[in-house]
Amino acid sequence: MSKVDRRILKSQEAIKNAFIQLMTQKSLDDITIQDISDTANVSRGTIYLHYLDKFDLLDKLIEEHIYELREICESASDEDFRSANVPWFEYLENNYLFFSTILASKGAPSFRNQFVEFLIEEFKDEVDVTEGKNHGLNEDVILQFIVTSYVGIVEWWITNGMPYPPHVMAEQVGILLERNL
Amino acid sequence: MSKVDRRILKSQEAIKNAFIQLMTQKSLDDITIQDISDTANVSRGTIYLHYLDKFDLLDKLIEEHIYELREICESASDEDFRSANVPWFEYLENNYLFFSTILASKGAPSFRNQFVEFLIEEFKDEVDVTEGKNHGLNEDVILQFIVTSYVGIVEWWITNGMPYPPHVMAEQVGILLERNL
DNA sequence: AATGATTTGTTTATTAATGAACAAATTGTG
DNA sequence: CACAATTTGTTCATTAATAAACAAATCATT
Repeated sequence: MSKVDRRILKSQEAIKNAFIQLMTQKSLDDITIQDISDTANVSRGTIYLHYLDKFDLLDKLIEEHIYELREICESASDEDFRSANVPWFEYLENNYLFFSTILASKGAPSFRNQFVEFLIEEFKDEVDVTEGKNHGLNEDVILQFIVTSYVGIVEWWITNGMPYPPHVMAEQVGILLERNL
Repeated sequence: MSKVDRRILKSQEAIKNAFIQLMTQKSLDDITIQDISDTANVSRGTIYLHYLDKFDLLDKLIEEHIYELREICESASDEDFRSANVPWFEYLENNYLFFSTILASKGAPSFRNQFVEFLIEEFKDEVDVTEGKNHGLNEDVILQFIVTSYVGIVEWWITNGMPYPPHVMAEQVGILLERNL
């Protein structure tokens, strides 16, 4: 793992922060590369050095968060759902600005898709149709059921301003997961 | 006026902010260049690209604030002392972190000297010993009297946590100045 | 549809920042 | 004092960021 030049990290950090900030102010369509370079205090060309266009930037932004969530999942894979969910919702809470903005923006479908895809991967190994409560049921159906409800709950929680604290959400969702897996 | 590369401004900004932040945490003697480069997130060599050493950095930092104060003076030179003083104390208030830190640090004497020198320049033309209330008095004595008291008041105001708002200080000091000039 | 302005994406030469290495100076501890 | 560790200040080759210019595409407005 060769270490990265700090200039790269600083530029990308500035660009991403500027982009999120702009997303809270105007629609994705109205954000220009010039806007981003202005608020990031970075040369316009620098943005093209790291991203193809603003959609690529948005994708990479989403990808990074998905990556972080995956990391969290892996480091808590041996706990029960209720406690494993806590760092999950805490991460969402810590990055509330990003998630609420992305869900309210035109980037929402893109985010939703990546989110669903990620969750399917994560839950795939948890489904057991050979024995237990789900014996005889269809694997894909259960998977889709779980993932869709999970995404729905997260979307609801975020767009409604996080009406309950993370640990309550973790508890509630944990119970629902255990009931169905 | 050739415009400056934004990289220069960004680096210097990061370095100066890191330095001020470190000054609030430890003594000037205990601050290393490595400390500064770490908290500024800048290569150690970059600091030497802009400053000779930490004392030079401190000097330049002071110099810049003196320069700003001089600008304020010039843009308000035709008003009476009471109103001309307002932006003065407001500037001190806005940069409270810097001024309080510098006055509490080992850099205080250096700051005080530059401050005195600057004030002498500013008040030099205001003293009139040919007529009026100061007729017959010694110019240097009056100048020293005014400047010393001004510095003393500012030091007191800053180190005591700005017990009165800027406009009150401006009013009070304005009256005292008009009484003596 | 015409046209004028903005935005895009790319290229260019130049410059600042980087990390590493290094010897010298300074510091702190036994 | 001695000696180890840290800090300093400098050098170097490499790399990322920069501003400017440009044609092409997109956008508004008439």
